[in-house]
Amino acid sequence: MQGDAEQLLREHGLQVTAQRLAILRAVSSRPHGTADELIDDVRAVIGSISRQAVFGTLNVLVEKNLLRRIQPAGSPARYEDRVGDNHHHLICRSCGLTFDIDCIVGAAPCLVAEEDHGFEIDEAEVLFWGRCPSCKRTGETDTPVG
Amino acid sequence: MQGDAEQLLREHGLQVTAQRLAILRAVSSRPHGTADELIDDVRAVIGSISRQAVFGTLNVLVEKNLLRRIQPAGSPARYEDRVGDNHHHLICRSCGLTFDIDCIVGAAPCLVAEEDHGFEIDEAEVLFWGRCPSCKRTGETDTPVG
DNA sequence: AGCCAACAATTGACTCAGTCTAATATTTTT
DNA sequence: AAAAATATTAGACTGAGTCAATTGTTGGCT
Ligand SMILES: [Mn+2]
Ligand SMILES: [Mn+2]
Ligand SMILES: [Zn+2]
Ligand SMILES: [Zn+2]
Repeated sequence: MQGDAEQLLREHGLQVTAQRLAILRAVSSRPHGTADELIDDVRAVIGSISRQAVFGTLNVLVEKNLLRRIQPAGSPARYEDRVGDNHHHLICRSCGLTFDIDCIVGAAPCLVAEEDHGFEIDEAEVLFWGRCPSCKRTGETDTPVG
Repeated sequence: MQGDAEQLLREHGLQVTAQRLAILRAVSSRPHGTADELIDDVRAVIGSISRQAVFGTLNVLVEKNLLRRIQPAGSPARYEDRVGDNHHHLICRSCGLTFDIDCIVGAAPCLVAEEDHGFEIDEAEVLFWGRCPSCKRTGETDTPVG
């Protein structure tokens, strides 16, 4: 999802703005970052941006499938530019540290439910929960950080 | 998790109150209900209860493992009294309708990540996402309801 | 039965993450 | 360069939940 971000935006019928470019770059250099983390990153680069511009842009980019949003329990939403595959996530219950886990199957839905209750299932989302090496060491308690 | 709720509370070192009993019964008769739904249910039965009492009780019951909390993206937390197994969930993207999906393996974590990054993984949470029969029919758009 | 300490419920303010709206500014088309 | 389309901003607002102080209830112990 790197390369010509400008191109990418245009291809999806979006206007090219400094804010959007900066947001794309921020997501790319901080995978699984929260909106607030990304706001800080973007401000460090382009000086200033409104909260709403960031939320709005993240929304439109997710909608256009240029970004993916994950919403793990106890955390604000996180964003990544690794889209179009069906990877999963490994999350530390204490500090929220998040890793990508490659899907063994590849395509979604990568697991089948025994009983589908008539649903049209399009995804099997898998979240591996645990404790990261550093939180294990320090005996950190369960207070996931945003 | 039915039977003598009073007993159950005592066994876990919790005082028995009308509120707690009513909340337990409400969760049991509305699996995967949200806090606000449960508040309504409880009020219909015992007349009145504070929001805080419900949130507080749900918290302590989850902590003591008498209830389980699930937090699907785009929905407030949901509660159920089916604990101690490792079942999964099937959720409608449009209306939030939620079903239990039995785990094929049984014990958690029921899936192994290819790379564990040194984590101590205790759970593999699986959420099957899709569209329920009724939302399929009416072509409902993706606006999960609380 | 009555007392008391521990525990629970209520109230109301507050937080966090995010949305809505109207006004302004920037991009893109013509 | 002007107009139309789209994006950004500021600020009020919402939903879901928490925090802290006060009041009320429960249950163990004389
Ligand atoms: Mn990822
Ligand atoms: Mn369930
Ligand atoms: Zn950690
Ligand atoms: Zn549905």
